[in-house]
Amino acid sequence: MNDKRPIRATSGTNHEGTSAHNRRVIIDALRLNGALSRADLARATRLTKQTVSNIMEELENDGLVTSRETVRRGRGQPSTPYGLVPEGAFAIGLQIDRHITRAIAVDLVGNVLIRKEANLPAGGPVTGTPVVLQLVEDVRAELKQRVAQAEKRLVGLGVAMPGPFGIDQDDAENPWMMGPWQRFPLLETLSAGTGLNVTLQNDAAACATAERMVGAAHGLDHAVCLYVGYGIGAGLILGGELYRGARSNAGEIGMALLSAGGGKTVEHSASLASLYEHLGVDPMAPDIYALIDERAAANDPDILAWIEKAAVDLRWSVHLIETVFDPQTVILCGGAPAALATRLIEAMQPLLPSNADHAGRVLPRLQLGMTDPWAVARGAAAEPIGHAFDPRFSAILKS
Amino acid sequence: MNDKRPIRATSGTNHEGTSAHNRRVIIDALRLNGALSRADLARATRLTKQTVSNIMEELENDGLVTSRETVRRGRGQPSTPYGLVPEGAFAIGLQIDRHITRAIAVDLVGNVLIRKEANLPAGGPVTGTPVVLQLVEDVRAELKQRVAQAEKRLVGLGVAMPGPFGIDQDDAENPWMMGPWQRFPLLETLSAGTGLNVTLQNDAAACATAERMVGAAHGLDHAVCLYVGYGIGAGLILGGELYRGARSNAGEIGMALLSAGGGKTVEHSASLASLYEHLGVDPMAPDIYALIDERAAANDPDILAWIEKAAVDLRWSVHLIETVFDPQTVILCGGAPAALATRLIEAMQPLLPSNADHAGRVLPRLQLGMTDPWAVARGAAAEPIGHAFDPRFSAILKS
DNA sequence: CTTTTAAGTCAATTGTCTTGACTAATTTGT
DNA sequence: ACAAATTAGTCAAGACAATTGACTTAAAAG
Repeated sequence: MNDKRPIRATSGTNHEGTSAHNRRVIIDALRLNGALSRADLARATRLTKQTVSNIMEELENDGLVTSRETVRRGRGQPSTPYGLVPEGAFAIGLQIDRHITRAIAVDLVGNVLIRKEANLPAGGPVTGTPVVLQLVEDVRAELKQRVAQAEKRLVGLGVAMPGPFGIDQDDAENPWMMGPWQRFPLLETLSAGTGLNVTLQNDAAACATAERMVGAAHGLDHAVCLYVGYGIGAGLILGGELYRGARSNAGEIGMALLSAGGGKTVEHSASLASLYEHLGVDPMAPDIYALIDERAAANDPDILAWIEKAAVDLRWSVHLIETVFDPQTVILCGGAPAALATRLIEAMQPLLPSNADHAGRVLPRLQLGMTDPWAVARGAAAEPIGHAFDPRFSAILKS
Repeated sequence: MNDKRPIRATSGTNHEGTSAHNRRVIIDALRLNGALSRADLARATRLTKQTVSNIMEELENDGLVTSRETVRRGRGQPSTPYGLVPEGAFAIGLQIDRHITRAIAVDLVGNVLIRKEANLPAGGPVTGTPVVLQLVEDVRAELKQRVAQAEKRLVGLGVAMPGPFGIDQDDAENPWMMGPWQRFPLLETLSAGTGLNVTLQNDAAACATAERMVGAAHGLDHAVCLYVGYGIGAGLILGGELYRGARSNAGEIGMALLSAGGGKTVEHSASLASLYEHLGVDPMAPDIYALIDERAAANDPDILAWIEKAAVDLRWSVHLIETVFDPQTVILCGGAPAALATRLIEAMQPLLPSNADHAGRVLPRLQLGMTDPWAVARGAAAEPIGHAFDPRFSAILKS
């Protein structure tokens, strides 16, 4: 009789949901198209001139947009374009990797204002958390000093680290596995330690977030970022939003077995970890990025040999991504040095045939995205900005 | 000066968008939980009692819900549950396959009312379209005859056929490829021929739509249907909605090469096409479904041999799906006879290790979904219903 | 210099959800 | 038996945000 099964339902919405959505739509349009007049915005968003005017006034009061020079476009009253104010919002991005952590501050339009990094001591989160918290505080302090209003316009802290999350692993001994961090209540700890909204994603997802906000995926609804870093992963932009999966582990393509037998994965042959091993260099060397970049640029034969083998598996990865996700484009990105990434893309040509091969393509099947050690941190920082300002279904719902 | 670049933006919303969303949320809650009282609905959707009352009155007037027996649940006034009226809406589903076409009529809650099928003549859409149109008209006529109000409550025609779509293929000679149909302007032709809203999806997506509406994926936000039919595919429920990809070809896992070399795909070993070839039976035999079902149920050694080989590749497919999509569960479904599907699932145990293997799972990693020749048609029919009544981002947008 | 066209504002209106007070029906406790 | 507590549901007024149509402003075209 006492029927206490929980009732499952989507949340309803109300006027505030409507209004919030329309604000986001306008901010998104300005980010995507640059400065636009109220009339342009009204046409693009299908809202009335009056509604747009009201929202623009609000946004201007909130310091998120400003007017620009009026422009004359033929007959009729000249229009006044409005553009986003970079200082309208800030976010901090944090990357936690095996032996290093990086923090970054970005503004509303994705400009990077501050970069700081620190070495992570061995010992996992117990010894690492204080270092990480201090790094975030350093960035925050400098931001506060440089922009008076920054503190109250700080929308959150985005964290990125290698996945997968929530899987029971038997890796306590291997310093290159992140298991202790992945099992640690990082969100809660950082949230308590900073008082900020904290979100967590894996490094491939972070790269995809960055590419969507300011990179090759800007304005695309369907794009996959093939992330080549210490591991391999895919960041998924599906239907205009980052897709996380049920437990934030979607896109872990580097862990996919190449076939039913064997037990090999793409990570075995195409990750930077495999490159370091192939070259016999120490992954912890502080100048490793520059070193690899130089040797790749100089067409070092050892590197070329690795590239040949890696390209085979990466070519298959692109084929798989295209077959399974049907994206508009695939973007190669991550912590690989630019020279290496460029050569990888060259070596991957010609790509394997796939459904992506059709008449009427406008975007290349594979293109180069951000390849720098800070790409993941940038993406981590982009997440809170996108969360606060991008149009999304969940943003219209109540509570 | 004449700056005519198109402006890209998401559409805004208004009061009607709000109202439409809330209606959908309520209908969805009733489908998901069965009959609920106004007070229950208000709690579940976070709307106020009054708002729910207003919407319920509207829905009752529209003939979409009716009140049920009042129930006493402890202290307080007894509540009056409201449930969906099956006759509140109807849709027709159409499956087009190599040599057969099936049409089906369903109601708002997914009951199948009418089933009809016809053989498709060789010659592709030129000779096939009249047959298909006639079949749809037959179903429509019978529906009209059985339910007086059906015609004006018919929300659309959903079509499913094998993908991929829009790819240039060189297959004119092979009667088992659907190229001519896939290149034909089917949507436009059927829309003109019936006057209905027509949508198109591939057969795996259709199965996923059916599983989500009335099957194993009911109420799940992240589920992948591994479709085993004449071909192999995956229907993707991602973030609560069917995911189609940029060109409706997402999930074509059967076309994924098993590795960079070789050129083999899962379809080569695990599709019903491969089974028919293995057994040396004619795929066009009218009783093939019953035949395979019987032989599988009797543990025919030829069938068991095929199952052993197919299970290897399907096991890998499940591993890949779990690694790449991170779903709550994987559902095996499609046109495979029940006895065969059951044995396949058994033969696939134990599954390959993957990220889906973690403490605290509630759903099985792999489960059996709909396996009957009508599953695709059911899914095709479910699409227009879902389009008309499910809460979705695009439903709140203007125009 | 009048007409046409487009940007943008003003004031009144409309549609939808919210609020707070109310009624109705049932169980619990004395 | 009866008052108190609790829950379902309604009523009527109010609040909020988008809409409408008339108006003002400013430029180009004829």
